Amino acid sequence: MKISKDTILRLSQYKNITVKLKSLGFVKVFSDNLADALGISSSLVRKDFSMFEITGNKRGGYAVDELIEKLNTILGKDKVQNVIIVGCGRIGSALLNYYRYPKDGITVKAGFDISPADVTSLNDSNIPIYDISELESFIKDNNIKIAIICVSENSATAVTENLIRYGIEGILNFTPVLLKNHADCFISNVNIKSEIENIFYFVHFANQENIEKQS
Amino acid sequence: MKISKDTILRLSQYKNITVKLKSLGFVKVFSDNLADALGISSSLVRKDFSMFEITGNKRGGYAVDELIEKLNTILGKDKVQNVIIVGCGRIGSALLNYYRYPKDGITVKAGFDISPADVTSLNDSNIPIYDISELESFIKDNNIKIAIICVSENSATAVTENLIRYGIEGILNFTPVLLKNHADCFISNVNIKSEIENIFYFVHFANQENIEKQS
DNA sequence: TAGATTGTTAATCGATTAACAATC
DNA sequence: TAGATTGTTAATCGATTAACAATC
Repeated sequence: MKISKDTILRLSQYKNITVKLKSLGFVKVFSDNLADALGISSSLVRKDFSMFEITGNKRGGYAVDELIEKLNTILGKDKVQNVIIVGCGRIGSALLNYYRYPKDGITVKAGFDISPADVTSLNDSNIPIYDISELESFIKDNNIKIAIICVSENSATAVTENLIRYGIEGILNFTPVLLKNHADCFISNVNIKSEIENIFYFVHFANQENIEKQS
Repeated sequence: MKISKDTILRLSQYKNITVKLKSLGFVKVFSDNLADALGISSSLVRKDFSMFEITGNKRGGYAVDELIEKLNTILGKDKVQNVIIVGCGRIGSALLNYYRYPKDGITVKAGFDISPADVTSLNDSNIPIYDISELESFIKDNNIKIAIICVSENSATAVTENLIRYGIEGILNFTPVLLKNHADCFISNVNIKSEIENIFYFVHFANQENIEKQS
């Protein structure tokens, strides 16, 4: 069974929407409902579910409570997820502050920076920011597996190599450098500059043609 | 000619890499070089280029200077791109500060918030933050076409509808709400929570199986 | 010239959708 | 029961790659 990133991103959306429906008092949800919300076909919703052995009732759809629970388990939300943020400049600090209390099942244990003194003023949380030299011992002592990196373009590759060497198995990369997946580490790239350029393109050429695909 | 978001994101990466190669003194670049950097086939690089009529030399690859220029034109970097940031909480302010001076061809003209007084302390730039009530006149007076939204989940849909009504044609959405493309407005979603959940999934299940696809 | 690389076509691969039997 | 929705298979669609003639 091969699962793509797109599939997991959809599961996350199914969960978000189902949680919202629950708050609206829904007890069951149909594949058609979720399909409409995501702008995809109901076949895909059912196919996604069947890959994870999420089953429904032939006429009653999927039970909201059960669906949320199963999706949470798949997405690892049933356990506490400890992460660290490496690079606490503007973007890193924003994430640090956004997650200053555990939220959405995500706990930020620490931030790291080459110059903690310089970024401390951006830190509005109680989460400590340590010097990057403490990265290795912290990761090993606290058994950290996931890191979010927001360092400068220049240091992105070196920092990533170190993180992998120290045992990090998953990285969310906010630097402008495209990092490729590594045998021991799953990496996902969020390139804000490219996303903005993408908008520029489609706004400019919207008149003459197309428009396709969202993310 | 149908161009997908993925294609444009690749063009943006081609440009980043080529700029780096130029700084290293490269004068020409081969499709194989770019393919390696992105982890794709050289056929795809050449196909992407041919869709935009970017041509090379049968033995000399692509001229670096010319390639950068053409990619910049396609990505709209030849003109000044004015954007606004709607919602200046932690993420919005981080972007505001990150782009406090025009950078990468992106100029942030203003921020907007329901409560400018509350977020002013986060604003480290000279970019003004206005009350959200001034959104319509500002967009129209300044002919703004692109907005980055970082508002709360609750207001995301309403804010988006207003932006489209005021004439915004492209939105980069950092809220957790999945916004669907609109006939008059291209929308790209960056869902940080989903991205983190995606990492969780692949780290957990890395042992048992797969690992596939990056973004 | 021989060798290398482009530009493009055909083949492959994977993701999505349509369709429908099963069944609640 | 009749009607509606799931679960799954086959069909379709689109994106990527392989292959190779053209040619610098």
